[in-house]
Amino acid sequence: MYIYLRILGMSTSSLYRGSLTTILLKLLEEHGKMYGYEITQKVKELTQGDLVIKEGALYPSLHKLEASGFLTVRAQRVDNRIRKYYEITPQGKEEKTSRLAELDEFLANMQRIINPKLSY
Amino acid sequence: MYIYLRILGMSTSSLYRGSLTTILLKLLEEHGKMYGYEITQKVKELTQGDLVIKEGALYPSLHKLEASGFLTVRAQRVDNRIRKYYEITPQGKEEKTSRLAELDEFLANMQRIINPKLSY
DNA sequence: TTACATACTTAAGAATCTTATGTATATTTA
DNA sequence: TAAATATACATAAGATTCTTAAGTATGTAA
Repeated sequence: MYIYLRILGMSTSSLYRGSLTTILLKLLEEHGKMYGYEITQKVKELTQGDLVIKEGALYPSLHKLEASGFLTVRAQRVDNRIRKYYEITPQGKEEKTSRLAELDEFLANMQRIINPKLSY
Repeated sequence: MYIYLRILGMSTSSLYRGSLTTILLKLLEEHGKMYGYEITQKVKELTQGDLVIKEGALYPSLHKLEASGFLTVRAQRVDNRIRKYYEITPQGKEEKTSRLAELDEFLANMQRIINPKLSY
């Protein structure tokens, strides 16, 4: 019998809703090809364990991005296990750019609401 | 027959998902009592029309915050129309503080992912 | 008098996530 | 060596949070 203690955070926040696609496109543009599990570990590392991407969100997202033409996939056997390496397409890079612009807009708007003193 | 042209933005982004509660609590703490319609106009003004809070999202959210004890409500007739003024409670202020902390964490984490050069 | 603005409500459906379950192999630990 | 954990992917069921849409009602401007 195991009891897990959640000391802090662990993406309890619903603010991450809608940001996964942006994160995936940006990571894949930054790091070249990556596979799903690798992405979860990279995000955990970058956020010091604060943001944990669940498989139930990750894999359907990757499939959708691929179906949209934003990613290509290539299966590869490593250590007798299958990895699916994803790579961003030119279309995906365009999408990434517009997603990042949306993120900037979102941040600016939140600042305007939360911190109206500094009129961004 | 009318055709509406959406020139730019209008919160097409799914990034706002999950941020409404934070926005409501912050605005009500900042401006004292406000009513629903007033909130939509205030947000539109602060974001220069970029973020439009829909009634279908706003009113259920206000009801939920009230049911949670974060807001109190008082109906008032003005110009022969009903307005429901909402006010933040001490509990609501606590919730606001923790929501803003979550927002800060979210922003920091997004920076770590999007802009890993600057290790925040 | 028709449209638009103000003001609130709520149901149906969509999008995006969590939880849970399943499959399979490799490695570490008790 | 058996059990637990880590690696690696998939997907269905349910939850949350939103959009769309329809409804009610009054006031004002075109």
